[in-house]
Amino acid sequence: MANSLVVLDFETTGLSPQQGDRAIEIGAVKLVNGEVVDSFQALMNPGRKVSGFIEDYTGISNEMLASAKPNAEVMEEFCDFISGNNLLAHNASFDQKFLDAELAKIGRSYQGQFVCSLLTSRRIYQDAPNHKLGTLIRYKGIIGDGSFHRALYDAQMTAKLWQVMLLDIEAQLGEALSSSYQGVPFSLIQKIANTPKAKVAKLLASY
DNA sequence: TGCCAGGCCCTCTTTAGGGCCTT
Repeated sequence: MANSLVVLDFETTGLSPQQGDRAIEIGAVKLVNGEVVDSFQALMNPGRKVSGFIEDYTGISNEMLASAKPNAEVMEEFCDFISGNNLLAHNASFDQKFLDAELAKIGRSYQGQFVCSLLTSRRIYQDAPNHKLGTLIRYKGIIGDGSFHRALYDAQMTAKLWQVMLLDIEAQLGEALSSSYQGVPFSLIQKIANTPKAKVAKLLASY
């Protein structure tokens, strides 16, 4: 699909699938030409209790998970949802490793490439106090109800941040944009995210 | 029982260490 992107966020039992941690919620929004056209949200039952820390951190209780669909069923549906799209997450390496781990358990895979709003923001917003999602939302004056650490809300906020970041990148590109311009190319975003911070200004100036 | 990640990025770097991010 042309110029489409799925912004996703996992809530999990911990930090490392290699240490046995599992996903407990997935939230995502689909952007086409920068506009939200669809969303996905589901709790999933990982088959074991989550810690009190995770219950407090996410607001997702063991009681809520007890009645949720199992991970395999949810991830089958989510794999269909992301099919054919590139993917975006805040600190994408985290969400990518859980996506990879959960899909490996059901023998599914995806073709899209990840881009990371955290790495991009470190280059575009070098004056931000820090690059936590909540901080960047406040830094850019984005309106929200503050329900961080739930998957759909975090995905929605990441999508809003992404929309603002694209506008800010476009503003820096300025007159380099042609009349046939249809949005910041995904390849340019990847290049920005992989360029050393000190060289980003030069990259944008030369585009 | 006790312990627990890992990629990115900066710097007092590269024969390394530590903070930032994600749950």
